[in-house]
Order: sequence, then C-alpha cells, then structure tokens
Amino acid sequence: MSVITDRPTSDQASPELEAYALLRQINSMMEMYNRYDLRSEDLTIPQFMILNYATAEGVPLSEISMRMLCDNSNLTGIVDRLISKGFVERRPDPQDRRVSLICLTGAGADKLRRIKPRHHAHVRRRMRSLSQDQVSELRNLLQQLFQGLQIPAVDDEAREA
Amino acid sequence: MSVITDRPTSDQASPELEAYALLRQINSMMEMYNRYDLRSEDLTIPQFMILNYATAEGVPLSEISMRMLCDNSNLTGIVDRLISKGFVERRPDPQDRRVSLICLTGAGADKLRRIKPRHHAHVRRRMRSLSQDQVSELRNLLQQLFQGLQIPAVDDEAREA
DNA sequence: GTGTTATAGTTTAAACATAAAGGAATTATA
DNA sequence: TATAATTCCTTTATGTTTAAACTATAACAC
Repeated sequence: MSVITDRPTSDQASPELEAYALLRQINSMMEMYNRYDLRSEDLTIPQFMILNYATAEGVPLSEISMRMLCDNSNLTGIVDRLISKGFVERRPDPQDRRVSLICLTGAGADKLRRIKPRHHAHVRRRMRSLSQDQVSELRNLLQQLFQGLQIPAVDDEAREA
Repeated sequence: MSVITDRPTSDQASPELEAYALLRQINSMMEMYNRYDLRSEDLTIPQFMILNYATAEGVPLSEISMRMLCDNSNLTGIVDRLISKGFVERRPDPQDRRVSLICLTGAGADKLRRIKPRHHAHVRRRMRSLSQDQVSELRNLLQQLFQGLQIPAVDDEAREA
C-alpha cells in the first residue's frame, strides 16, 4: 500500500502545461506586434477583425460574433466606432427585422486592401523561426487540438448537473 | 519581365496564417473554460495569475507585470481587488522605497492550494485529443516559435528608423 | 389568434487593457 | 553635492470584455 497521496502530476510542470503556457505567451506577443502595426492606421485589433469579416453586401452582427468567439454585446460599441470612422455601415435586414447587417463601405474596403496584405506578411515573417515543414506540423497539431476542444470533455458537461 | 505585380502569397491562406488563426482560437476557447472554472471561486483570470506569482515573502509588482507580459498600470487595480478580498497584501520594500511587494496572505495561499491542482488537471484533460508524443512535439514547436519571437525580426527593428 | 419560447441586438455596470502623464525614490554623472 | 536620467508605481482617459437584464422580432404550440 502506497503512502503517496498527492496525485503525482497535479501541481508540477507537465508537457501539457508547458505547451499551454507557451501558447498563451506567443498569443500575447503576437497581439503586441499586431496592436503596434495597426496603431499607425488608427485601428484596434477588434476593429480590424470586424473589418475583415464585414462585406459590402452586409453580414449579420451575430455571424461576426460567432466567428470571433465573443458575445454580440461586445461588438455593438466596436461597430459604433467603425461607423464613426466611416469604415462600415449598419443596414437593417429586410428579411428579418431583428437583424442588422454590417456593411463594409468603400473607405473600409480601401483600408483593408492596404492593411491586410501587410498584416499577413508580418504574420508569416514572425514565424520564420520555423521551417515550412514545422509550420505545417504545428498547424496540424493545433487543428487537432482545436477540434478536440469543440467537443467539451465529459467532465465539462457533467459539471452542469 | 513579369506582369505579376501582386506578391503571390500575400492575401491568401497559408500554413502560417492558418496556424496563427488556430492558435488564437484555441487561446480563446481555453480562456472561456478558465473563466468559467474560476467564476465559482469569485476570481478572474488576471486575479488568478497574480495570485500564482505572489509569494508570502512578497514579489515586486514589476516582476509580476514582466512575467505577465503586461504593464504595471494594469496590475494596480487588479491587486486592489485582490487586497479587498484578502488574498494579498501590499508591503513596502525596506531596501527600495519605490517598490511595493505583493505578498500572498494565508487566505490567498489556501485559495491557491484548493484551485491550482484542479486547474492544472483541467488543462491536461482539455489536451487529451493529442497523444503524449504530440503534446511534446507541440511544446517543442511552440518553444522554438516563442524564442524566435523574442528576437524581433529585422524589419521590426528597421521600422523604428 | 394567444401564449410561450427562442433569437438578434442593445444597454448597463464592473473588470481589465492600453497609452500617456505624473510623483516619488533611486542611480548615474558631473 | 547638485543635477540629470532612470526606475517603480499610480492615475487618467479611452477602448474592450464579460455577464446580466432588457427590447424587439420571429417561430412555434395550442
């Protein structure tokens, strides 16, 4: 009969915890860089994200919030600021009067055309410490992890009961 | 002489962009779960992080902000709330009167002892979609990427001039 | 039709983040 | 020792996020 009562892996570094810590740190650093890049364009990160999801024909606000993994209530204010800058418009959906469509204006499309390629180039350049094969391997691992997160673990569901 | 003026990979999906998008989404989902877990303990994510960095002997605020990759000014308010909950204290550093040491109280230490192992178990469980080898591989790739980000790219420095 | 439920979006308050500015203490320099 | 530069922390204003409550519209059940 063992005297070890503590679960051996519960409070010390494990590959999982190390990987997650690194993931958070990388995300922080990338955000710092992105924020700096966008600042000269008078855009914040969430403003830029909404701009990327909006189209000229219009996209329902809730579709954008779903893709951004956030609540509708977050976007109201951000859209307000994008409207005041002239980059998007709000138009009611004739099909469903609850819906307000977020429409990219000409100025917004211009802005995007100017910023987006540069942003993408920056992201790629900042990952140059990995080889092409490593980047693909990383993408595959993250893809698998992401899909695993979509289906909440058994305990995460049981917790509700 | 080529007529192709657009850089071919500048505005379309690439492994780098896909990997980064996945990284951001995973981070979002993990944060959602963490926030939910901590809510029942009346703690927010940044409050929990500070609690993790604080010690009974006291740690300078700027050491915590450095490790959290954020500004000192962020922490002032968060520490205020932790103090009002009784989990930490502010004590002046006798060696350097500019410094205020963040000290974990007994209540804070108790709280941590109760939450931390469970949090770590959750993180590990949420990565179960990857095998042990895959987790290690992911950690190594993220480690390499993180180190690459520490040294800003040539263009990132040149931009300042 | 009427009542219930669900959905789309906004509003509000509290917490957090960012950037800029300022106060107090320390260190460096002359 | 006087002055300048730096460091540590706080304050302020603006923007973002979360959670909860709310309005308006839509879909469904009876």
